[in-house]
Amino acid sequence: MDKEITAREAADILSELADLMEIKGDNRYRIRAYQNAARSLSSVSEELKVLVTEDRLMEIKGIGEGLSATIKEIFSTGTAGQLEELKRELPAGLLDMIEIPGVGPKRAHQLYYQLEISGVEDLKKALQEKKVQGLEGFGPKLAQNLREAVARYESFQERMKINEADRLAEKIAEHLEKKSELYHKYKSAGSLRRRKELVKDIDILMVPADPESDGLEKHLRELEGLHKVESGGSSKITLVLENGVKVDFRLVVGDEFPAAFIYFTGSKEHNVKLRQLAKQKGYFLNEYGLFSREDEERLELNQNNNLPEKARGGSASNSDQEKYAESAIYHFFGLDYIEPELREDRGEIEAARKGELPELIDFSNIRGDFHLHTRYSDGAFGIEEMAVAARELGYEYLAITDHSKSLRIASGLSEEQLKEQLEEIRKLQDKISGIKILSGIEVDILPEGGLDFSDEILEQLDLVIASIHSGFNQSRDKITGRLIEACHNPEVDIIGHPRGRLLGRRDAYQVDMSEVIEAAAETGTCLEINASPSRLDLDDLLARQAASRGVRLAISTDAHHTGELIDMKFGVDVARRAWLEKENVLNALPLEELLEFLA
DNA sequence: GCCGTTTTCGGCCCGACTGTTTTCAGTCG
Repeated sequence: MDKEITAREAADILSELADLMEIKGDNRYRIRAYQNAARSLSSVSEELKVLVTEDRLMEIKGIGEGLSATIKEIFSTGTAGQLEELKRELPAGLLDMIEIPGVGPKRAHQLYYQLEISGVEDLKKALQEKKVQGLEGFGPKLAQNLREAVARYESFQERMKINEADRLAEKIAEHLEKKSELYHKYKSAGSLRRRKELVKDIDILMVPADPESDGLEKHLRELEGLHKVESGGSSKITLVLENGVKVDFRLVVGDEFPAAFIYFTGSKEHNVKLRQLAKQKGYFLNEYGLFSREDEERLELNQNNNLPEKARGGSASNSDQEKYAESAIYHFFGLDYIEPELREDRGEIEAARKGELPELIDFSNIRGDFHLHTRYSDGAFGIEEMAVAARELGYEYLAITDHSKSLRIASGLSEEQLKEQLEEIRKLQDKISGIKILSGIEVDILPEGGLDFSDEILEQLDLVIASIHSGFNQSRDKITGRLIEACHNPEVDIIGHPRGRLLGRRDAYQVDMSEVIEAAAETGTCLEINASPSRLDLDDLLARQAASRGVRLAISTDAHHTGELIDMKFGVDVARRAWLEKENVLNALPLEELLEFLA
């Protein structure tokens, strides 16, 4: 189990290679081929090792002879000769530099070769010393914009967590509602609508009441927390907030809305695929509609006829009206309606063509929560309060899973305290109706392997989650081994937050998730999608990989407070992005079937 | 570099906006 390159890591290396090729000024279609290959590779569910040894890389779309060889090289050596060569030629700092809005590959190239600027720090200095202005194509305004962009980059490198983005979008919505006469409707789009775990900027699509009026822009200038209006045209307004977040407004007229909604929801890669399809059929697709290439006439799509079956089904996340609007366009291409969470060019277009899209799980399918804490360990409420709050969400069951004794920092339970808790649950169950309280534990996987409680203790409980809370710096082999061993313990039902990451604060520990997924599949152990917006662990890609190997996922909140039980919706977002159906999810089971499973 | 319900060679998505320019390149989504 030596450090082995996964498909995702190989994909990252190809992306880096593509970025450097772009700065170097390589052929743009060659660069695109590398980017396409990286994207396909990042979402394959098979192990890279298998694909390499069986020589099947070329079965992946976008990977031909050349890239197959490069990927094999990456697999066996950990890098590519081309990449090493480019790294010798171009300093690594240039990769950071193209992260700055306004600096792309061309300008990075120019800055490096003409002023020897090889990173963000150099750029900042050169801007201060006004050296940049002299370059061809660099005027005083661009220099000023770059100065501001560098300052923002330094203060705000992180993306927002999805709950933060939701809050911000709500704040903007409140501001808009104050002057509802300015627009007919608006919808948030972009990665927020696709429910990505981290969001860079807020995208809002709007049909203004009067496209000629500057009333909207004026109103937006009064938004609380606004830093400045970065750009404003007749169809786009971009705001920058004090916290560095950009808010893009896209303005369209009513009948442009469906095409604009697809365009502005993205992803970019998904849009590119759709436009390729349009082109093949003799049309072109842009944000204003679908047009014939011959006469450039806009195609009027009847939005209510001949919808594919799945588009008629209800969904909590999209109103039928919007769905119909977008559906007409998808249907024109012979595709079923594609939910926003799937629009990442990870095979959804091919599946939609074959009518093989998943029937995505929905919050209404969730019947309980398995992972929550009470005052027995580090939670803020008692068992009864958590149970009542869970019942209010319409759940059939919840499991009480406090920490085990080794986790002193979270006042983990001793064997005696666990027994007391069991007793309280029994008594409470007689008193409270309408929800089943399962007894459980989040038992620590100890640094040297093994669990914090004996099997004799664990077998008295309804449900056991095993999690790692210590030894994060151990080797990849060691941590992978601890998790695999936990899977093989018959008392363990679920592996909690399998990668141990805290978004923006702590990286995942080193672990070979492919091996853990295989162990989970073999032993019938579930893997958690931890719904806390700070974790969202497993992520969409790994959850999808796990489900494709037959592993059931448990979506749980890890709530320490009654108010956190609703975080479940963020976990469902991940599950939807992972293509999960309710059959893939443990807590979509009715109580009876769940108890059978646990037994 | 990849790919083919037109193609094994000649294509490879589309548009807005800014700042720099006198017609467009660069960047972004």
